Amino acid sequence: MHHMKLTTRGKYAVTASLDLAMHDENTSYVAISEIAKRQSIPASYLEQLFRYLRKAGILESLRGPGGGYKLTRPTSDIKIGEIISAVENRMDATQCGGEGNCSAGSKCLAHNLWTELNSEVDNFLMNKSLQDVINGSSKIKEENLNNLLIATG
Amino acid sequence: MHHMKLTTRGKYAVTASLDLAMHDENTSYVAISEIAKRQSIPASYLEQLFRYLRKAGILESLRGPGGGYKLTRPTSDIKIGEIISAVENRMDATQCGGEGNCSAGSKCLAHNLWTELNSEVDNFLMNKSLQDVINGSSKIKEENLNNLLIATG
DNA sequence: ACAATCTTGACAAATTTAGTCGGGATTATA
DNA sequence: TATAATCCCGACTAAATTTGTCAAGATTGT
Repeated sequence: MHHMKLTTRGKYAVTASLDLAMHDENTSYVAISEIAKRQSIPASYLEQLFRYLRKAGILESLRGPGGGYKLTRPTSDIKIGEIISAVENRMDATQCGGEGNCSAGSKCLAHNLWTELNSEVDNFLMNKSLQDVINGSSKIKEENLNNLLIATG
Repeated sequence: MHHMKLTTRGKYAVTASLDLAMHDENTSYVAISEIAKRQSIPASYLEQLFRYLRKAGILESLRGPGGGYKLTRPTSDIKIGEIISAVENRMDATQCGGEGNCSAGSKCLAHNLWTELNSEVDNFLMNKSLQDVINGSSKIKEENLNNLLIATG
């Protein structure tokens, strides 16, 4: 559904969401201008990105003085993958979008490889929440992965 | 060292290398024009890409009639990651190139996340050889990964 | 000699990304 | 009600990157 391209769009979106998550008093809204300043992100660009996050149901907003944005769900419920796919156009390692018509109508030699890579990245990003990142993220998982990959590679 | 961006450059390079690997009679050179035709890749573009693969020590060439390219090493020795990093400029999920100065001189909130993602992708691509892909690639590894990620995520 | 092939560097078109801008809508507060 | 703070939206531009093309040269087998 989404994979394999990460530009400043996705990176800004995740960083800004983490900022929100950390300043979460769960009731208050945070203004774009504050986040932009704290995270060194151009405010007008971030504004654009937050539109997508709102449409995707990740953020909600309030206008007027004291307004701003907050997360719609608990920080452990919001996955990094959601955020990225909300703002990155098409993150897919295959050229065919998984259709399998990547080489003159049929599958290119590497088709299955890209599909595998897709689910690799997808699993990673969809199993990691904002809270996980704030907590310093799962060291156990990382170690296990390394061992597994080295052992079987 | 390299991560997180995959364009047609990398995809063409891998597909073409797989083509070479499959037509490998280990002695004969294969002309770019043949590969380009078989894999539906613009020949002049592929020419350009093969320069990088040659510089990286993945391919060797012979000019003149009967000339072309062949792999320098056994297909099980050449990793997909090598090929991609030879032709993709900078494949890195961090913006700072790992320097840790991604947000006004210090680490952005997501820095460690991108570093982790980097090594995820890196492990995947560096542990998979041309031969692995030709063989249909490691199903056991994939299953294990999924289980692991679901269990700990 | 000749044709097939790689080699090189420069160039150009298309696409994508990054970022700006102005005007509008909504809301709290005085 | 006026005002200022804030989100909201669409269009636009500039920069960067990617995707190619091309022409002229260098090697090599026949």
